[in-house]
Amino acid sequence: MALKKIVERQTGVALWRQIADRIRLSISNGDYDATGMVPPETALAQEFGVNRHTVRSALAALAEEGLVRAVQGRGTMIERKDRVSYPISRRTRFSQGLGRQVKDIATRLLSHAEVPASGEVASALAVSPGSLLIELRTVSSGDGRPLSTSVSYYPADCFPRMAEEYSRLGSVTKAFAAHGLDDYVRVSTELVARHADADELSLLRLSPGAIVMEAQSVNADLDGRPVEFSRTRFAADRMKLRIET
Amino acid sequence: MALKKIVERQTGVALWRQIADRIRLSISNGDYDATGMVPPETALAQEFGVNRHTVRSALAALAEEGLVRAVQGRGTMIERKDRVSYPISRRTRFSQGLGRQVKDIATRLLSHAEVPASGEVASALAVSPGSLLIELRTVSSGDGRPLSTSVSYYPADCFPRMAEEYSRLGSVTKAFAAHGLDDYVRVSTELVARHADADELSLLRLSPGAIVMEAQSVNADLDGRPVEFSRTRFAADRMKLRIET
DNA sequence: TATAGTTGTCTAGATCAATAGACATTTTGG
DNA sequence: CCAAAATGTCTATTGATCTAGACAACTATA
Repeated sequence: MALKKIVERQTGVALWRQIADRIRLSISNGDYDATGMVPPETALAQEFGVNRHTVRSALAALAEEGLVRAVQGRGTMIERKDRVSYPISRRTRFSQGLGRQVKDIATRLLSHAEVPASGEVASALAVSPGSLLIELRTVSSGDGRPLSTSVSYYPADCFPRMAEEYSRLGSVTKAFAAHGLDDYVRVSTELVARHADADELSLLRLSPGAIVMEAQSVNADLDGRPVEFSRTRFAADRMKLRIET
Repeated sequence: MALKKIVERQTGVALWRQIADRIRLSISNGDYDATGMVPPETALAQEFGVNRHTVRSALAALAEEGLVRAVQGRGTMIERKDRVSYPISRRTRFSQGLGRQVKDIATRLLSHAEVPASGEVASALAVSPGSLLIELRTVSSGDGRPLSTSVSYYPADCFPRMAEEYSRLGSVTKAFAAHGLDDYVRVSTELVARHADADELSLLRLSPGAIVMEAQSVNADLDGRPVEFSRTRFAADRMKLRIET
């Protein structure tokens, strides 16, 4: 007899959403790999101790995400189960890290601006508050699925053409090189997980209640002078982070 | 005029819970540090575009968590705003990492057992599948608040008294030392964020919909031989991870 | 070609979430 | 002491969520 998986009521999270989250997790854990299908609705309803209609709402949400596809008479098939692994190391480079896991990596520049350094960013970059920074906002996708969105800051005096070079070359590493900086290393990373806000939901095409992992990181040149501060938010159910110490 | 912060309806996540999550985030971001109080209920209701009763439900949930305390006539005071920072490096040691951030660190041993190595754990520890491992389950708290729960595996032939030594000494590092292993280093860490399951909700005293960060890590002795595989789940809204590369 | 097993659709009722308004109670400050 | 501002409590109503049951439509297979 299968353990009845408890879902909790009256918690502000609808049962169908709790169940959708659990099924999504089971899929990415490979629990259903033997058949490539989600168990029948009646079985899931019994397993979670809810009505079949409630399970159907959960599956409808997962179908909306493109994670499963229901076929009348046959069952509900799993369409996708991958979680892209992203390495964080002293030499973190976005595109290289994803490498062979996704065929098509696309990064879109959402906006760029010159802004004065606020307290937190200024201290991270070791510049005086108020000094000018280039701000870049981007979204990166793998095979058409948004994976992360990022806000990055660069000292405007050292890297005046950052926005232009980035949009021309499509890579931070190359844009740095165009300014004469050939190498840089990660000096700090702080990681937090939280619910996505409205902005992130739309940029990453997530459904409400979804989770983002937010990494605040500082990169520096080989003399230890900070050259980039960035805040990257990863769609948590599409990525895992591999930390290389 | 303050931007109206959008909360989304009919998404399976109750408005009061979305609002509670947003307020919790604002608290830990320090948005209310000037007063040490949450804005008045009527102001929040307007800000989020909902009824005051809905905001009250959100604040009641936060009060239940012990994060705020409402006082009639005065307002709703912030009781706690910390997010403990936990370092992940080549030499990660649990208690040392938390250091001065929490006065009282307590780790409780939930269970211990001898189990055969399953596929994933066996390959991480480089032992043959089915060989015996010591399994320890623990919960760690800081100042009475659960911060993380962990399942760890140790090769039984190398560390036969792991459970006894751990419960006697209260530290993995010391239990290793009692077996003659003086030093060890982190060789890999994989990080994922997801919704907490029923077990984690109760162990970490979280409310449903809460987030855990799960770190799967392997530690090895100085010859590179794996000595520990562990799966630690952190309460995401109480911790941030600082990655030292 | 039946039949069992599955998803799709509909109706009706019960429970939870959110709105709306009114007023009580407590604290703070003029 | 009074008024303003804040939280606490109550009632009523509406819409979303969940349950229950029945049956249709489709697929695979014996």
